[in-house]
Amino acid sequence: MALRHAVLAALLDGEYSGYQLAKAFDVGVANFWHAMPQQLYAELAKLEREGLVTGRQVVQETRPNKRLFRVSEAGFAELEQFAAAAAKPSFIRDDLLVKVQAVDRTDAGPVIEQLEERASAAGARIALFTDLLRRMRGDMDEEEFLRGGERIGPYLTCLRGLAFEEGHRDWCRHVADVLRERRPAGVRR
Amino acid sequence: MALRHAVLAALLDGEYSGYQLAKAFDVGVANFWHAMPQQLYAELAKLEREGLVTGRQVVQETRPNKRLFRVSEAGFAELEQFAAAAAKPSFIRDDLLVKVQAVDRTDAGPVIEQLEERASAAGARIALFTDLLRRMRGDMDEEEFLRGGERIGPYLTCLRGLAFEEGHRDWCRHVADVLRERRPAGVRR
DNA sequence: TCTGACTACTCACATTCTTGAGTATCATGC
DNA sequence: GCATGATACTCAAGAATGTGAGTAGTCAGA
Repeated sequence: MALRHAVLAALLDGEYSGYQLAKAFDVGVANFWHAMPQQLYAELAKLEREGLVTGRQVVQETRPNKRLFRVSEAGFAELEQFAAAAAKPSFIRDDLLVKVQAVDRTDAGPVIEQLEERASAAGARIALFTDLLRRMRGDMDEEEFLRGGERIGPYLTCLRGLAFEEGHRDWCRHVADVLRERRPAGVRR
Repeated sequence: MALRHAVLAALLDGEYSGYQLAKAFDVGVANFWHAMPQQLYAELAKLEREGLVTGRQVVQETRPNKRLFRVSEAGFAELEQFAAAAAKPSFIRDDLLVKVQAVDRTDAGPVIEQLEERASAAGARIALFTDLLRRMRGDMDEEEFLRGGERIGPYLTCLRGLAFEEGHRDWCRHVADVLRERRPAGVRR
């Protein structure tokens, strides 16, 4: 029962179709949850059956029809309850960290490559988030926006996403450097 | 097939029983993977059936007997292959972030409390990791250890864990401050 | 005119993770 | 002398997640 609240939280900013939601889950929402489209469609159907969201059909001419969803009163109540309940602790779960843990006993070459890929992927997300944050706060500066802005939830989670990606990028670079320096000069691949 | 590699990586440092492994997964190993004891016992059994680890019975007098496991040759080969394969991207998944995303539409009180709990839990882990790192590098300084140390994998993942917890703690504190300042002076709980 | 990408969604299966309960012995402290 | 907690592990059921394939129309560019 965790994806359901992520979906409700994502739907707070307006109506979305399953498809649009899937897009959102690829960018901003990925800061706090990640899911594949199929999961989202299934969850939306479930939420609708339980009355936590309401959907309406939108007929389109040049494109397939779509269904837009919004959070219902019951949905808001559910979110309220969720926010008040104790949160489970969060954990990192990352293949790449497992590889680094074992790197003393495996070939470091491919791991170094993956660290570099990760670092540059993190860099791309950093640029994206920086931009997103700028757009969210408009012409205010950050302090002013956080004091008086209307919708600061997404801004705050995006800040965490940004910091996470920065930490991740820096760590990846550092580890790649360390591993490269430890390899005997002749060893490549 | 992800827990299996985390278990193999955790077993690199010596022989462990399922019970000991569960302990390890509560502290250091939690930097890169998290699992409950039952999962570990199940995974160890599976790894043994497939020949990736070998177990041996240790008879104890004052305590229940235990089975200690070590990584087999086939296990090392499996890890090698895993390290060379492409890593999946990693994602944050955190209840508390979902709550913050929705905080404009819910009562901020309980969320602030949870943020503070998290911040102090993160503080405890920071102390633990700082200490762990110190013990791992012994009397060397960090740079020296990373250049010449024998087993730097766990050190590097612990560095990531430390940075993650620091980022998490700072973010929790900052968000709690922001939310507290936005609440009308009279509103408590 | 064909190719590939985008919109929009569905079905089915497999794996993984979580939850809750249970067994049994020993050591520690009140 | 009794409760608590540590060691050491098992079983079962269900919820959550991930994987892979498929449908079907539109649009832009080579």
